[in-house]
This record gives sequence, C-alpha cells and structure tokens, in this order.
Amino acid sequence: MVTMSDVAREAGVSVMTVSNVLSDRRPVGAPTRARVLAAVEALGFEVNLTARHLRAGRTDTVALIVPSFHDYFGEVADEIAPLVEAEGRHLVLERTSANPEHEMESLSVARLQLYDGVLLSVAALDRDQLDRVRTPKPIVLLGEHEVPDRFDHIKLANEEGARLATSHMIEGGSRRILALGAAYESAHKMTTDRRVGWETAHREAGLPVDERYVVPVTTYSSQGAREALLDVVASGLPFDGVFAVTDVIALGAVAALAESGLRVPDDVQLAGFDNLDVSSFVPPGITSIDPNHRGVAQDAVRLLHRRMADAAAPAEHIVAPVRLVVRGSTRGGR
Amino acid sequence: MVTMSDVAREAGVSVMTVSNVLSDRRPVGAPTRARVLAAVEALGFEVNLTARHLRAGRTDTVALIVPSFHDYFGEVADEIAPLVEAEGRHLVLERTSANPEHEMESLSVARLQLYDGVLLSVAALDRDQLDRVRTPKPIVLLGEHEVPDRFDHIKLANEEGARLATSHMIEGGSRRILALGAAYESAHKMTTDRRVGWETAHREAGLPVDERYVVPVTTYSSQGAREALLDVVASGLPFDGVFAVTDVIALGAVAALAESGLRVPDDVQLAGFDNLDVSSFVPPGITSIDPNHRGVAQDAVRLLHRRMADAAAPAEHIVAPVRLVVRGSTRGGR
DNA sequence: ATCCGGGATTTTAGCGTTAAACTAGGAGCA
DNA sequence: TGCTCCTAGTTTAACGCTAAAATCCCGGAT
Repeated sequence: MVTMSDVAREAGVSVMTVSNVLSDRRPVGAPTRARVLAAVEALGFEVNLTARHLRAGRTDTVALIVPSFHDYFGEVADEIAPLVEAEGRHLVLERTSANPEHEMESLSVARLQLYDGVLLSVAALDRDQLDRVRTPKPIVLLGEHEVPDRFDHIKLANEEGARLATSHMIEGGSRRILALGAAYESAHKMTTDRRVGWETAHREAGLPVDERYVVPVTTYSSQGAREALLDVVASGLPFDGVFAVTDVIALGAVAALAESGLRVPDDVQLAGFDNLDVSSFVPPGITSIDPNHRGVAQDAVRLLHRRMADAAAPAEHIVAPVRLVVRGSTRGGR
Repeated sequence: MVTMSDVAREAGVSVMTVSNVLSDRRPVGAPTRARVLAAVEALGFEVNLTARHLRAGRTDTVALIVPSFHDYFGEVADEIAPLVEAEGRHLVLERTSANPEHEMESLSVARLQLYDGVLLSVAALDRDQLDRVRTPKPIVLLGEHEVPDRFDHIKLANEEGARLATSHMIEGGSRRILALGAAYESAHKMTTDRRVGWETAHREAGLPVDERYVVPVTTYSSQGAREALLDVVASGLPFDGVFAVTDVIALGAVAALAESGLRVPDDVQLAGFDNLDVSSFVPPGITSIDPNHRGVAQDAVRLLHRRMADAAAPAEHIVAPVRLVVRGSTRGGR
C-alpha cells in the first residue's frame, strides 16, 4: 500500500505538506504543490480514510439505518442521499432486518462511531430499548413508534391519513370498509394508529365500527394481504371498500379483488397509504395517502444537520403532514 | 469518550488485557476477565471501530455499491445481506446515482479501503473507465456491461431472456411486438442485449424485424415508459404485443394500455424482465423473466468470498440463467 | 545592518487500537 | 537444584494520518 510518506519521499517534502496539499487545509506553494500532485499521480496514492477518520475524529459519512432495503425505505433513501451529499458527506445504508436483536446491534455505539450522524428508522425497537441507547452521536429517529423525548423524531400523520382515506371512501358511498393490515396490538405502532384513523372516520360519519372489519395480515407483504383478503371474500363477509394500511398491502388487495371478480371501484373502493410509485401505474390507479417523502427527507436531514451542529439543541418532534391523492380506485375526485 | 485505557485503569490491568478480553484473541484468566467485563459495563465502554480498523487492517464490512437504492437493487440487496452476515461481516449500501462521475468517486480506492470487499453494480461505467481501476481490493462486478477480464463478474442472460419472452408472445399469436425501452446505442448495454434477443426471436420465427418497433424511453422509469407507449398509440402504429425491457417499464406499459382502452392480453400481450414482486400482483399478472435474484446473490457472495480468500484466483465470469414466468398478461402457459 | 511579519514548511505528538515480543511466576521433571 | 515449558499478563511499537506548535526564510520596514 502506498502511504503518504511514500509520496512525501518521492516529492522531497514532509508528510505534512502532502497532507496539506490533499486536504487544502493550509496554503502550499505552487511549485511544491505541483511536485506533490505529480508524486501522488506517479505512485497512485489514495488517502487512507480509516487513518484520517481516527486522527480527524470525523468520517464525513451519515448512515441511514433501515429495517429492509426495498420498497418504502429505498424510495426515501434516494431522496435523502442528494441532501446529504450536498453537504459534502456520504450516505450509506445499513439494515436491521426488522429484528430487535439486529437493530440493537446496529445501534451499538461501536457501529455508530463510524458515522458523523445517524438516521434511524425505528421499526422493531420499543421505547424501553431506545431509552437504553445512550450516545452523544447525533441521531434522528424516523418512524411511527413512540420514542423517548430526548431524541429528534419525525413521524407521519398516520391517524390523519387513515381518516382522510377512509372518509373519502365513505363520501364515495362505501359503508362497509375493511381495514386491511390493521391491528389492535402490534409491534408496528403504525398499524394501530392507522386503524384508529379508520375508526375516527366512521365515527365522524355516524357509522358503526365493526371489529370484524379489521383484518390483520399474517406476513407483512402483498402476498400476505392477498391471502387475507381472499379469506375475507371466502368467509362471505360483505364489504364495499378496502383501506389498506400501506400501498404494499393495497397491491395484494388489487390482486385478490381481481381474482375474486370484484371490480374496482364499482364493487369495491380501495385506498392505500405511502403513495409508492407503483400506485399511480396499477390500473385504475390506487388512491393513496402521500406522505411527501421528499419533505420527510428534507426534515430528517435538516434535523440531523442541526443536531450535528449543536448537540445541546432541544429535541424536535415533527409530525409530517400527509395528503390524499385520489386516483381511479375510488369514486370522486377526478 | 471512554477508551480502552479508561477500562484498563478501572479494572487495574493493562490495556492489552482489555483488548484480549474483548476480542477473545488470547486467553485471559477468569477473575481478570470478570473484572474487565465489570469495568466495561460500569463505564459503558464501546470499542472504537475506526481505531481497530486502522490497526487490524480489516473492517469486517462489505459494501454493495448500486446506482440507486430502490426497486431492483433494493430487492437484490435484501438477498445479499443475510449471506454476508452469515460470515460475520456487515453489509452496507452505497449509491452512485447512475452517474459516471459519482460512480468513479465511489470507486476511488480511497473509499474502497473502508471495506474488506466490494460488490459493484456497474451501471454507468464503461470498460475503459473500469480498466483504470487498479486496486488489490476484492471486487465483484454485477451488471450487464462489458468488463475487463481480470474482474470477477456476474451478468444475466439478457439476450436469452428477451428471446424467451418474445418467442412466448409470438407463440401466443402476436405478430407486431414492440421492444419498449430498448435501444440501439445506449449507455445501458443491457437494453441493447435485450433488443438483440427480441430480434433473435423474430428471426427464429421467420418474422421480419421492423426498426419502428424499437421504442426507446426518454427517462428510464414507469412514467417515461407510459408516455412513450401513449405516443406509439397516438402515432397509429399497429401493435399486438409489448416486450418491456424491465418490469418497471412494463408497469408503465400497463398504465398506458389501460388508459388507451387496450385489453391485456386480448388486444395486446405484455411481458417484462426482472420478475419484481409487483409483477405478480398487478392484474392480470405480468409475464416476466425471472433472473433468480437469490441465485445471483449467492453467486455474488460466493465469488467475493473466494476473492477475499485468494486474491490471485483466476477471475470468474458468470452468466446467470433466467427463466420465463408466465402470467395472465400473455396467452398460453396457465 | 538589524529586526519584524508572515507565508511556507517541518517537527512533534498523538488519535485508540492490536501484533508481536517480552516478563513473571509457577508447574513438571530428571 | 536447575532446567524447560506453559500460562497470564505487560511492554513496545506501530497502523497512516493530521492538529498544533515550531522553525525557516525572505522581503520590507526601521
């Protein structure tokens, strides 16, 4: 491996001068700089970032730690990356497997020290576990959990979004709306919040809330949703609307409805949550709640930068507003 | 920050003993070990991985460098992660923005040194640029480009897959099949390969190859595909089949066909490539070419481990087999 | 001629860890 | 007794870089 001292010897200068040329931290005379750069080129030197990090105490890298790499998180990550890069830092993704043990490990202060800041999407950690995380490292939490007050935190307006989607279908004429993927007790606080919004919409409309219409899914995927909804159809429970707690769930619902010969939106209205790209392309277009990924990404990065600049700043808790996007899967709107 | 020497002082031992307890590299007497662990606990010590990396020369981390975090790459990444973790290493994702400059930067040896091995998904680098990458770091290339022989490389059987999908639609009765998203000259070698497979299928069936049926997309997305296909419909060019070079493109096609009142598969058959999750749920199910993500992930990790174990091993070039998955968007099969 | 200011460059001193060499203190054995 | 061997622990010397302090050198002011 070529080190800085190799370059220094080749250029006939001290190691520190090489460092100064490369990092532009202190002025270096033009002829010297040229000789150093020539030596760098000749030897193919690349600075050892690990050594730089150890010495300089920063890594110029931010981590986004997510439960899984695909779908929702991939899309958000692609929004966050340019914002982080705009500040001259790198973004890397790490994964927790939505598994409490792994999430704890990724959270170990050891791993955190590799980064100047961390955006942590909390999927599987409860408040107690988070409370045990004691580190001066700047952290911003993303996600729908309850979190200790001392953390910066961004969550979506889950209840409000679910209420909007459900109310919209009620206005469109649905009277028996399933809450697909919702739950009463769940590791995912999010599904509970969205169920509450679904209930609120019913109450506001003076409609009864029937527990049979809360349909949990066994595995949290399109496939799980498809199966769960096919079971409902088979059971004979009448319904004329489906509020899917996420668009991934809604996608499974689309498949199940088509297989059951139910037309969308004529027989059954359908609305999802997350406004994934896919939702606008699946005919007839899936009405969804747009969480404004870009806005969330901007808030997240803003909070993180603030925290990195001032460790003592008071923690900020943001509830990101959501917005109903009406498409062909519901009646009304366009 | 609590360091090892703080722990050593607290436990009344040398720093080296603390290191030995934590890394299990050399035996330590039981009472001493207990005292050290108590001190670690009491002070909340976490090892500084940067220092460990500098000294030990390894990071126990593998990077997967991809053009973007969502869709295809997210799915592959989720397959790769457990395989890397099974060997006691971490996986992190970095992004290149499918932009040659950024990809070059991520490839700079400087950044590579942070990892014990790198899986690089080559989207925007041509052979010459890759040829300039000189590093002893274990690298496995993933993707459809031509790459220098000295690199380990895994690519899909693009031509074969495109041929399979197209032939299948020809057997199903289509005679005028668009190659949507394909190209003659393209930064994405993949789209050219798949166009060739589309041509081959025509030749094998004794059908003419009409250049007007190769429809490029302006932006590589569902939206771009939707617009391109709507333009074709507006132009009046008759067609009865669409081979979409990726499922993301196919999804845009589904939307455009539905908007144009064309029925799938009755009026137009449709097939994609990649077999994304979404393809099995979009009614009537999108016929697609399954690249076997899991198999590709396994091969990738196997090659990387081999390369990490033996830097001098001869480079391996794998063409991963693909398989046609027939769904409702084409006639025939089930 | 001497001193001074200030930019250019070097020297010093680690950052926190671990590989390798070394020491202390027994146990085992002839 | 004296020697070797072993185990448990310590000391030493980096890994490759950079912050901070020290030094050098030259033109201009006194």
